[in-house]
Amino acid sequence: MRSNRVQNSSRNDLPEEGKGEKARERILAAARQVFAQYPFKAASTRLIAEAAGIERPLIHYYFGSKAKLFEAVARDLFEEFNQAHLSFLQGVERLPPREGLSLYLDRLLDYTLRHPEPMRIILVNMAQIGNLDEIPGYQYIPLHLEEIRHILENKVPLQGPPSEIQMFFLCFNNLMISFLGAKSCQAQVLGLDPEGPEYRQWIKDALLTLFAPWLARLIFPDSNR
Amino acid sequence: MRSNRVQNSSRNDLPEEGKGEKARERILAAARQVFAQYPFKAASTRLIAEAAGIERPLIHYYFGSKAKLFEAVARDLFEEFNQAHLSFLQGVERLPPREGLSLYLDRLLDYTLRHPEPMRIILVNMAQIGNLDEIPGYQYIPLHLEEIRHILENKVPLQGPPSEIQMFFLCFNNLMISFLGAKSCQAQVLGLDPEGPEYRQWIKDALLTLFAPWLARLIFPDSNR
DNA sequence: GAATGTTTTTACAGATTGGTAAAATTTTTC
DNA sequence: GAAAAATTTTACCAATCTGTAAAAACATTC
Repeated sequence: MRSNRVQNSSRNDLPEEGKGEKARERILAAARQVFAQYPFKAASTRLIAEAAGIERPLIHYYFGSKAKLFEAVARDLFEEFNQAHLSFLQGVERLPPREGLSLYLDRLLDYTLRHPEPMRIILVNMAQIGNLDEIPGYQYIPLHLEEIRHILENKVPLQGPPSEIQMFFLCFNNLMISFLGAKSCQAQVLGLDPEGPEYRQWIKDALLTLFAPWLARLIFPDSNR
Repeated sequence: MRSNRVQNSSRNDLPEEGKGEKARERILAAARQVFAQYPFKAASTRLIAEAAGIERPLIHYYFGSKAKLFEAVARDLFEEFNQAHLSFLQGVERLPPREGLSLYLDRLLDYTLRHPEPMRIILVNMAQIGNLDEIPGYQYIPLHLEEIRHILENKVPLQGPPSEIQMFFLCFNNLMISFLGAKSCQAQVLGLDPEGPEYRQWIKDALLTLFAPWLARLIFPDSNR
């Protein structure tokens, strides 16, 4: 009975949320915050339960285990990010490379500064991939990175070799993950306020400085010679 | 009596290591590996003791607490890296920018592939800086990043504005941390073996592609116009 | 309204954790 | 070689962890 509960993740035939569904959503939302703050092992079910305002065994009642909760969180979170990511790219391909990248960055930074969880969850957990005690939910991280790249390739007319496009993407995204996932550390090195507009501007400047020339080469491979 | 033990970290007046000093070194070496594999909280004293081949309370006898052990590990580790880093730069400033960067990268990758702990310890712990339960040893991470930048600035004649040099450095180092600290994840996205020579070459290519043009602009600010 | 299903709460359990204290053992000092 | 110091081992502890089971409470169905 309980296993059906856990697997039943489509809600499109329910007219209104029951109590169970409300509790479930509250746990998911709380877990999202806690998993974004701490690596999986340090993100205790007690912390999640407190943040959700529920009794701890409800986590197991609704999700089966902490690892399955992480999976559910990661699946939802990255799916939302993918959808949002599509919208970041609207109209970008019609602009010159630098302007296009600038617009994309504005949108991406708007989203990720309001929703820091994807970047943080990636950063705090990515190094545990490949460990013996790896949990299944971690695999959403590389899958997500690949998905984002496909979205980008489909929307922006890049002309370089696929391996170079992948390199571009991976470098770009890893810097986003580092700068947004470890804001306190980076901002401390820079002497900035991690939540301030200067730090956001710094990220944008850094990424434009680094990636705009490369993007131009990928869009117009012969015109910069 | 025990607090004197913990604080007594200079050994330059002892003719030969006693048993205690040997045990201490074994704990430090084991802790280095465990702290490089797991975030601080997940790096249990039991794991460290097992890796060191000692009984667990010896950690407290020699170091006082897990957090203090982390501090001792981080201090040693980053100091060693700083010294090694000096040698990576020998002769680099006499080469053209791309060649100099290539040589530096070869040396840096040689070192960090044999000693992955600095990058890993940074990556698995950097996002916890600024958290309420932050431990003092974490502060070695931003301090180390600043120290490395100073070493670089002293050895390589960069002409750009200090803020741009810092940006260059921070972008460069964060990518190294990501690519070396989370090898399994990155290599999975790339479809490579994380310990294979192709992945190492990929890192080098990525960093050269991204940073060689920028480095040239920082060394010869007017000659590329 | 009773029976059934769902949700929540309470209690429990084994395992693990960081740390402490005391006993045992080893080493050093005189 | 006895005493003192250093080191190691053993035993213990409170706290925390994830997870389970049962009881209680609530909601739904007929």
